[in-house]
Amino acid sequence: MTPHAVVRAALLEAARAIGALADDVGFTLGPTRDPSHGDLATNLAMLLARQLGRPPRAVAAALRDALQLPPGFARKVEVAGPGFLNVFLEGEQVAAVLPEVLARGAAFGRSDAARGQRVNVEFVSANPTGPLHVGHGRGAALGDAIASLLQWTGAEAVREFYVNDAGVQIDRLAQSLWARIQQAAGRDAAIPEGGYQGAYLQELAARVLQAEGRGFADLPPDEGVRRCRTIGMLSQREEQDDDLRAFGVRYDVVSAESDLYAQDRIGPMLADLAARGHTFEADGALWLRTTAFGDDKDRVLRKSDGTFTYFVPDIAYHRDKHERGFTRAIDVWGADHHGYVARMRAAMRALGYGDEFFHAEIVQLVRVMRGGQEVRFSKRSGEFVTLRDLIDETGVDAARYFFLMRRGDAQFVFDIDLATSQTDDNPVFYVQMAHARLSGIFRVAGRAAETVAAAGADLAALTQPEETEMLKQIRAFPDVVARAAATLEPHRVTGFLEGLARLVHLWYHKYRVLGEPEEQPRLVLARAARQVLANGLAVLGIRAPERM
RNA sequence: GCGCCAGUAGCUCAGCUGGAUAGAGCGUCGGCCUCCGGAGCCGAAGGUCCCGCGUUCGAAUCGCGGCUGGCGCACCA
Repeated sequence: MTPHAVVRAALLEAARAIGALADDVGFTLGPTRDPSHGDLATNLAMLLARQLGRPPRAVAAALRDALQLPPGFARKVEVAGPGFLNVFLEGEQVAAVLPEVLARGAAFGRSDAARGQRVNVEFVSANPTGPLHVGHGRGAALGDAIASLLQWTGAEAVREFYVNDAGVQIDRLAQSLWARIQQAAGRDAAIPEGGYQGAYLQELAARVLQAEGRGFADLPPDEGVRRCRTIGMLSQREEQDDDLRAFGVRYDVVSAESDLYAQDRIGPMLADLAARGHTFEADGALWLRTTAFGDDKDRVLRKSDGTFTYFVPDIAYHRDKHERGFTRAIDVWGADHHGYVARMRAAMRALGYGDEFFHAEIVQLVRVMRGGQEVRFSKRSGEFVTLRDLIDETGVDAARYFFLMRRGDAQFVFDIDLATSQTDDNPVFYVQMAHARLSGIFRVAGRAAETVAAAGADLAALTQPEETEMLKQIRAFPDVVARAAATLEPHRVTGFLEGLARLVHLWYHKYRVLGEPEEQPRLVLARAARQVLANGLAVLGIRAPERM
């Protein structure tokens, strides 16, 4: 039982003793920011003040008097501020987290807060028409980390990529590639309106001619474009997969829009909506009455020319996720798609799904800075900075960390100079260095960290303020992970890691471990802090190096 | 015009299911420095939390109104 659980139970008991009901007031009991406020603080008295009709501080004093904690558990309990109750634990209680960290090792921080959830996390899902850009990288880092966080809290999470391989964008890719092949064969040909201008198609055109022979350019245009469709799409998919692999992302499932047609997922979906009475015909088109479910205007499903809008396969795809048994479908979308959220949510409601099922996580665009200047163009893509360019320049760890250290819905400036800097200004370096530094202690000691045991070490000797703070920070890790998972906000973990790394660096500079009287307990602390740094980085898919 | 998101230190941003004196890094200023691995360490200054009204014992946090910025408002994808 953690100190937190002991105090919580004692508070509930004390509330009953003074004639109050504390079970439903939602009081907080947590670590304090200021050490002078003790180790654990609760706002319970202030919440009970109204119920009891007494001033908060009087309630707090009554609670304190009624509070029964085990002997030797707390140094003191005091009433503070407007009515907080601050608990000062005995040193061995504060240090009690250390044996727990050592015992659980790489699993410390895992919980079952989200057990039972089956979550589909769909991210990147770029059209197979060109290289991935930095915005996709941000979506990839975020989607991957969200899936990981959910798994750390006991949920089942599937990472999924959706390929739009049936729309007009693919036609444009095919026509653009065909035009590049014609150009490569020395003929006049223009990239069609709305086509893809990037240099990558010139390179691909040259490769195609090399592989298929010069005669490929002499094919009848119909057949040439048809073959370019397949060739272009497959090659772009392959490149995207390579980039994502290089970025450390592993997908469990890749779904294709074309399969929705091939496997007849469209008709039954439309029949379902019609049976529920949410579709209607007007102006020669078939509409979905999304306004009945919170959208601004009704949306067309089948255009008057008989073809479907993009909305139709998308609804069918999400219905498919539901039928595959997922309890939640989280989509990571670029900000340019945020106007699409309301109608998709409306469609999910129209299908009778609860609002907990569908969630769109919007990722704002990324700007890239280098040398104080915005980097706008990539040689390869012709228009944007590619994910590959970024990885080549900063490395995977820095790129992932930077994408994750800000909320997804905040605009973000990626500073390449900072990300590649080997100094403490660089948060990735700072956090990884903390891990490497602690590893260095064991290296110098000539023993593996895993051989350091808590048993027999006098953990109550860890009394320095920095040590107490480290213990509190380590204790908080499982809650940080759970909160980050619940809110889908990985940046809470980077913030936590920077806080712990800062304490580690402060402690390391101020105290020695080896050869000191406190060597044993400090080795235990170092091992635990190192473990928690490694676990936090693991959640985010970032390496924890032994040395820098 | 309507909708979504954001507005916190000079800069980049945390903090937002309401809690104590609003935090971090960078930058600035001052001091220190050969230590288990670093261009390192210590300290200081710096804020109308966009504005106003409201709810509350208590508001950066919740509600309403306004201002500013980004994005979106197709029988496009």
